[in-house]
Amino acid sequence: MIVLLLYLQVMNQILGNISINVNQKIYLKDPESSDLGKKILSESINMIDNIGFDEFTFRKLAIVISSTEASIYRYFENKHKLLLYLTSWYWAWMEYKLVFAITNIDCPRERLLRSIKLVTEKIQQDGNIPHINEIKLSNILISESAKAYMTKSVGNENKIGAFSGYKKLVQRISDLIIEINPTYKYPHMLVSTIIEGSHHQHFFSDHLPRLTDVVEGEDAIPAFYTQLTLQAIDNVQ
Amino acid sequence: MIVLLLYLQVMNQILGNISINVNQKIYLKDPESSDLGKKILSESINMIDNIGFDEFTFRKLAIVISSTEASIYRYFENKHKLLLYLTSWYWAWMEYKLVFAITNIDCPRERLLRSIKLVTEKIQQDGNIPHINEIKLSNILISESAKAYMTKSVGNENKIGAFSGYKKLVQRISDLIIEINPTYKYPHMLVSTIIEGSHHQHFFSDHLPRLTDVVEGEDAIPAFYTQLTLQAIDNVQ
DNA sequence: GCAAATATAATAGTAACACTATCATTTTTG
DNA sequence: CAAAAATGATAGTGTTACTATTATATTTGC
Repeated sequence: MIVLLLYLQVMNQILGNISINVNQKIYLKDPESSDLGKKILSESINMIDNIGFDEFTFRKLAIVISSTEASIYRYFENKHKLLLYLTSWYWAWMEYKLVFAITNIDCPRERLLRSIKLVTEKIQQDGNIPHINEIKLSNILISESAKAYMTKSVGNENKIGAFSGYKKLVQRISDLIIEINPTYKYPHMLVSTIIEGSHHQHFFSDHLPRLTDVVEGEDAIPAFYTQLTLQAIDNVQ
Repeated sequence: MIVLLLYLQVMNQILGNISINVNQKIYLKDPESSDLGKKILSESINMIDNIGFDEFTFRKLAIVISSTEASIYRYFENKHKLLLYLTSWYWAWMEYKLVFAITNIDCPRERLLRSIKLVTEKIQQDGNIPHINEIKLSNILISESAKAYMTKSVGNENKIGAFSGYKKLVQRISDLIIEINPTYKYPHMLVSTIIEGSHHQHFFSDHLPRLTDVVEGEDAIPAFYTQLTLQAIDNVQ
């Protein structure tokens, strides 16, 4: 427990000096560059977490940050682009956490295990980036991220690099798998199945429990995906 | 090949005499009960497949079926309920296909393999229900089904039974798993991971191929999930 | 075959949403 | 302190998501 707290403190201190970079083509004006921009980020995270992305509007957001719709539109073309920003931020942040979690770990299997744990377990601890609540942001990823990429505009948004953070993370973990088993045929499928799947399972455990096997007090979701992964890569047929 | 065609003919003949039942609480008036209702179903499937659910509106639908918004509202409260109807219909149809596919197959493992194949492979063949194009409907399930249940109203809709078809299908396949390995801890998680995962992989292979490992001409998606399942249930630790 | 019941069409209207435009005011910067 | 940039205030347009009303078909029971 003390080790965990120390680790989080170290993380937070380092995070205090770094910043997560999001593809410039997603926004009109960098929200990290001003107080208003940061308020847009922090309050949109609160609001989307509270009322859901469908009910969220720039008008409602303008009221709670005591600003105007027109001002918000100077940062983001529309609410969909704002969601893309939040998801990109999240994946860049996860990649950072991943690199941090496996640095100096020599054993490839241990590196993979730590990676799976990181992407499948629920975010419980907020970092120290004042305008981003990572717990709420991770809830948004669980409930709303499909709305970010399951659109007819996915091709155009992919072209401007809106999903590169997600793809980089998948690639990193796929590389770990290939390091352990160079003959494994489906590393990307396995990793994207784990990431998307664990989001679904978190959602199901809260709202459609018949679709899951989550037991109170157990870490069933990371345990299930860890087991699945090890069985997949250890048994080459 | 001839066996496949015969099978499909038999299927279609039987489907000609049955009808898929959708929970009555999802609609205001049964769309199967009138010509207008059937037109609403068939054209909404075409339109959602074409322009996506976000761009789809009752006004646009009214124009192409030469009717009015008000008339459509007599069948469905709103477009979200229509999407729930289509997804419920799909899961009921899949359950029917599942029962048909494993009837008279004695070997439990073979029953499971056929089930996995059914839920993970792409629908290629349209049935003979004139107002439902199953290929287009399955595309809608792939691209839009998350919008049906990842909402703030999921709890209420779950109460009225809007997802019971999906849950029944998951339960059926979970039962097959438990029949083969009664000690397996995560049957529901495994099945919902397979179903949601294969939808994602079909979408990714078309739009975000870096997240998958689909190879032209190979049935990578069913192969991957079949392998994953067998490894999961055969290796009890 | 006709009256009654029901379904659909036609039309209109409201509140909210998704923006865009313009201009005034405040804040920042050189 | 002047110029530039950011923000606020206000207004306006077209669309969406409905609801209401009344007229016209169509179906059904007798």
